[in-house]
Amino acid sequence: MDGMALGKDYATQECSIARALEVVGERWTLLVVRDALYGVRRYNDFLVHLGIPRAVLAARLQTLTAEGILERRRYQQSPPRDEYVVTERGIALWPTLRALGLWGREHFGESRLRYFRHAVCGTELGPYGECAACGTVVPVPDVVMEPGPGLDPDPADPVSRALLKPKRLLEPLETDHV
Amino acid sequence: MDGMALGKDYATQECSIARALEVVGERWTLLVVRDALYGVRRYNDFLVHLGIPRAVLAARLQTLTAEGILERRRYQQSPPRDEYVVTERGIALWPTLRALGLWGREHFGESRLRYFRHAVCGTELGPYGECAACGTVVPVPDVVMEPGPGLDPDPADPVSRALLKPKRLLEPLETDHV
DNA sequence: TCAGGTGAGTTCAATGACTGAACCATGGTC
DNA sequence: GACCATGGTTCAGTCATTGAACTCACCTGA
Repeated sequence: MDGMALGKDYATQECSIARALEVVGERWTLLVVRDALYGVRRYNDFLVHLGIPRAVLAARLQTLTAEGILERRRYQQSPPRDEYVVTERGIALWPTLRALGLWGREHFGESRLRYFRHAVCGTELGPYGECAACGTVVPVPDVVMEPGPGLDPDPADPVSRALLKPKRLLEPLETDHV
Repeated sequence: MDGMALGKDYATQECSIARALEVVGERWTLLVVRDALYGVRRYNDFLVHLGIPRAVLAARLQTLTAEGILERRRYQQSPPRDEYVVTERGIALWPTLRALGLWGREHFGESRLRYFRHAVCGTELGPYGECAACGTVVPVPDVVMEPGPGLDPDPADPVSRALLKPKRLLEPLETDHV
């Protein structure tokens, strides 16, 4: 509709945080990015996993693609189908999402929902995504996510079910679409 | 109006990130917290610095106080005046804001707007808020914020002007309210 | 051939949130 | 008593979000 970020700009702010929030600060946006990092790639998977209205999902995927956070690409020709894959710019949001999740857990969470570990050594990630054992910041593809005790062991939607298996971040989700 | 987080809940999500976003995910909320960390405490200072509608500011201060992120307290009796001071729970959002700001700067910023340094040694903070020289994560009260070259050197509102002086985070802002 | 299904959307009316401007209430100050 | 500062509330208009229904292209099995 307009040249800029949706009319959702924080006009007077000279601030990188405000700039960032113009891009990813709208409702649902960061949850879409989170799912993309978890390996969700397809419209329908985002839809059922997030419980987001279709129109909003379409709009968010548009914006995120336009901002270079997701990349749309064809994964089959016969019935033409596209998927949305997270880019470097999207992967760079991992520390933000990690920090936000940690804050949410520490201040509002009852029980552990997920564990994040260093794939190489199995050590649980520290607050900044580092591995205490290896002494390095763990690259996103080397993070393994596994379910914690607080997670519903038998969720309704197939995406949540697929996310019960331990898996690496970014690794595409294996749902049973047919 | 209701018992929970404003009707802005992400109903089906079992996720600390979603939980966090229910609390601080609304428009303006994280910018209010940012300002609070920068030392802004008074209704009018938030108002002029953010350019936020009064009604929205009032609502956000309400919610943030209810969620324990800000604390309202009387700072003078004669004409009774309250200020909103950031709590531990609010201070705990610093890593999130730091990560978000860094992402915004690296992917959308043209020039440096602010520098954050370790007050003790003057070293610029690393990506996770750590001091490379001292080898520690810098506690929020020991972070000094100074203006960078990209910042407008003569802003219109008094709050932005007060934020041009190097100052520690959390340290209350000294504006010239008379 | 045709009925039905799937994936990925668009359209639309209803509801809710945000915006800006105007108004109100205290408690000073001159 | 008139005026100002601070910290709000109210309100009408606009914009965003929702959920349900609809579209469209392409398959698949009978």
